[in-house]
Amino acid sequence: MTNKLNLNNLTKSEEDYLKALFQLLIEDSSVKVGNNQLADYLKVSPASTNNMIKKLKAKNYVVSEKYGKLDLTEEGKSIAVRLIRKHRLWETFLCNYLNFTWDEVHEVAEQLEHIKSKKLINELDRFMDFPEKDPHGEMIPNADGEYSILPKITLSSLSDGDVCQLVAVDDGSVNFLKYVSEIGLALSSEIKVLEVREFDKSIRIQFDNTIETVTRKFADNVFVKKVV
Amino acid sequence: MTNKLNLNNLTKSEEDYLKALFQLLIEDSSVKVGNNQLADYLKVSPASTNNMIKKLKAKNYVVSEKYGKLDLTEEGKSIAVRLIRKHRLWETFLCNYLNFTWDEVHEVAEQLEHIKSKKLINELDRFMDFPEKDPHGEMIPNADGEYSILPKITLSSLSDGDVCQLVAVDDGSVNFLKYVSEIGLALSSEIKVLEVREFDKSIRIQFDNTIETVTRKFADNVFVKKVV
DNA sequence: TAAAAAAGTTAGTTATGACTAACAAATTAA
DNA sequence: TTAATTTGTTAGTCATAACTAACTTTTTTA
Ligand SMILES: [Mn+2]
Ligand SMILES: [Mn+2]
Ligand SMILES: [Mn+2]
Ligand SMILES: [Mn+2]
Repeated sequence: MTNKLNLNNLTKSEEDYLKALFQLLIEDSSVKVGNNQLADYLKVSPASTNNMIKKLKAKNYVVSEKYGKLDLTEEGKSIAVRLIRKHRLWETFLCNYLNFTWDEVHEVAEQLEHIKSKKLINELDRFMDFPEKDPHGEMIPNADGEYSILPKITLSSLSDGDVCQLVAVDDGSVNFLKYVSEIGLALSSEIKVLEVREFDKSIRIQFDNTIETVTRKFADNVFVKKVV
Repeated sequence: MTNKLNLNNLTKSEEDYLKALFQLLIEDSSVKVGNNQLADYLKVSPASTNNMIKKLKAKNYVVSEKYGKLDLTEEGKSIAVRLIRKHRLWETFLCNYLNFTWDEVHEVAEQLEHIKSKKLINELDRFMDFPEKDPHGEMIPNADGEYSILPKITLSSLSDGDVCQLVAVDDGSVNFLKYVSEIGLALSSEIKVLEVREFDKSIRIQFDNTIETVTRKFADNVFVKKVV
């Protein structure tokens, strides 16, 4: 018999590394994730990630060969998903009950996701009547770690004439989120791509009788579902 | 002009030490608190507290002379009160909204009290409509750190024939709190002291047509207000 | 008031998780 | 296919916060 659940006893740092690796891996499961990439993502030195990866390998959360790419074990994935569940439930709570705006929740959720109490998070889930999505449109895993992958592509991947619906946004940048709200975009907005300009990849879009030009960088952080 | 608010930037440990010292000091403001007493309370070695006290003195949260007793500066008190506010508000939230029992809340609140977000705690306060007391009967400081001291003495300090009302309980021990509920006591229970037995200081009490004998240790953790 | 006990301090060690600098392996470009 | 670049690893340092063991000061007790 394998360990029931040795899923506790992880430090905040260990949890953060596992979550980061998980997020890098699902961004594009075909592309491998290396040590330096993880270091970049977490804004620490490659030496730090190297060291932590050693520890996580010893604990059987990560697998990799020397000089090879990184991967998570099932156990490692499970911990990452649980963190993401907590993060998104807290963001939802802050937005829907405590008057936080969608650009304010991420930072606080980064702290709250490390609170250790199964009951706390499951009761919070029940209190909110089991929400499916967080304020940025991302799916919330259930208590068993299950969640549907929402079909999303970036706005930047579309072409002239495409029509799409905004399904989610990257929640990492406060400035970006404020910007999205300010120009009038929100979850479910229907967006028509008028023109992708070759010169600088900027995109002219139309939504709700508004026409705006957004940069490639902006469009990289907007996730959509094609309609036409 | 003094520092606006350098009240952030404290580690979880520093916060815990300040809160512990504050709680030891108000238990009996006349009695001085020493290094070893603080170590006992926090369940760390005297060397650890000595070291941390040095740091807190350097940061002007604590004052003491070499080989002398410890005291908090106004700044130090302010941080401690803020922690207590957060602790009690979270306990209240867990009990009143998330189906926690009063013996389950303390451990989780010990984690939640260290979350850094002014907005979070003030919105939580508003969401619950500014509760005055926590699940154990303790007063909750307001956003300015103000709170009334509720007049409390321990049940163990009473004598034969005294009648009192249960106003609060120490929230540190899960077993104690379960025990209190099990025998049928709750906040506001009216208790009559039938007899304090000399031999072992056990106390025979009556409440709600129940007669029970409780130990001195039990009675030390029950706070009451005299009625007769 | 001198010895014993208690309280407080210091020194030295450990673990975690950062860092930089130097080095080795793998990949890419010339 | 060699050289340059990128990627990954190791060694050594630092800060935090714990520990034990030894020592000093203060307080208590005989
Ligand atoms: Mn987030
Ligand atoms: Mn989110
Ligand atoms: Mn408590
Ligand atoms: Mn309490």
